[in-house]
Amino acid sequence: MAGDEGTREAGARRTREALLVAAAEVFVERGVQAPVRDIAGRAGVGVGTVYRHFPERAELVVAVYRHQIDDCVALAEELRESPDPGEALDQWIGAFVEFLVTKHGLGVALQSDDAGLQSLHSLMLDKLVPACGLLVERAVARGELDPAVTAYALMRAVGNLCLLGPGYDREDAQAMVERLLAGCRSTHGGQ
Amino acid sequence: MAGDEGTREAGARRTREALLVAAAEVFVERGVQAPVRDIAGRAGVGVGTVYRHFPERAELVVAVYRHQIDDCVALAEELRESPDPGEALDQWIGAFVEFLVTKHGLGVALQSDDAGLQSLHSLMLDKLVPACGLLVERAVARGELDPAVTAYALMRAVGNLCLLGPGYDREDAQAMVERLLAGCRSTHGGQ
DNA sequence: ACTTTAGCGGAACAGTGTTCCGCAAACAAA
DNA sequence: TTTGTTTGCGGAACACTGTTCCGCTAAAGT
Repeated sequence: MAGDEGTREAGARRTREALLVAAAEVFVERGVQAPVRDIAGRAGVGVGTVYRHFPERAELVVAVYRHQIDDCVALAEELRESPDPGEALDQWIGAFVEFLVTKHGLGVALQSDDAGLQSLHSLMLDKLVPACGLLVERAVARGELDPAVTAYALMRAVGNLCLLGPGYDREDAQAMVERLLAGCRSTHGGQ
Repeated sequence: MAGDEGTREAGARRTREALLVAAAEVFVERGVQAPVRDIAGRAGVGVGTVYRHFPERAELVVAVYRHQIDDCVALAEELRESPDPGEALDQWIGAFVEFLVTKHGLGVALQSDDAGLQSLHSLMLDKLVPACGLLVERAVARGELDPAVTAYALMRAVGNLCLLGPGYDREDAQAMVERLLAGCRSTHGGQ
């Protein structure tokens, strides 16, 4: 049961939690590419312990962002009953952007072609894309979105637009995403 | 003069050229993050020689892309007399996208916050932004572009949209850039 | 002819991710 | 309890990066 405070297994679970907390902190402070040793140090454990719980560095990254991704999915499910699909999509993308821009590590991680971060990629494919896809479909059905837009490409593009840098900050990213969305609405004009 | 075939200086210039050629090849084959040793090997020199000519790895990257950036600037200057500024901007952005997508290393390099690649960044600031800025200004003057759009943010956004990955290829990037541009045109509609 | 110096190659150093191995403590068996 | 087994742990060790350093050769200078 849940009261196994002193057992070996409980201890392991505690260090795992400590690692997740430490990693999340270090990621926001120094980015996703922060050294494993720093994370281990912050959690007060040795590097070996990190690899015991997360065989690859990338798995730790994925674990850190997983529940945050789940939050995005949850929001999409809330919005999926909305009477105004276009507005719902806007809202959701807005939240997604907020998320990407705040935990600025995720944007980099999503873009990275690191083979290990593939799992994060497929996590997005498995969860985020279907969730977003529903909103997209409904918007398309109402004629509020160009049918050629796929949920995947859209999310990918939004993710890329949220990669910040010197002279290109949060507001710029938000503005550009808005413009992109405007361009994704059904083309009134020709061709 | 130019006929110093056997001099020491001429030899140095030759190895420098060989390095640039080798680096360009390696960059398209394996990306900008390819190991220095591979480049040295391809050029048939030792690593020390690479660092003699390019004190930091990043300087080599900059040198490789510099003249390709110059090509983009030249195109912008050609187009700046065009009677249709909106069309001209479209054409130029199209060429820029083609460029980014082909030498796919540059996109990564431009996005990277690597301190050393700052010089590439400022190269873009110094040359590309003014060149593009002219086209943007003219398009704005004709009312074909939202005045709130700055050349820098636009190029930055386009650069980000051109970061490819599995399931997000050249065509996706091109389509998304077109949509972004559509969203940058003067907002007919409300707010 | 002798000295100086530019250009070069590659060993050596430093910082990453990752693996390996010995150890101590919790558990299982006797 | 005593003995053996397993789990979780720490940190040294390894492989692969960028980068520096140093000795060597041959051209340039005297």
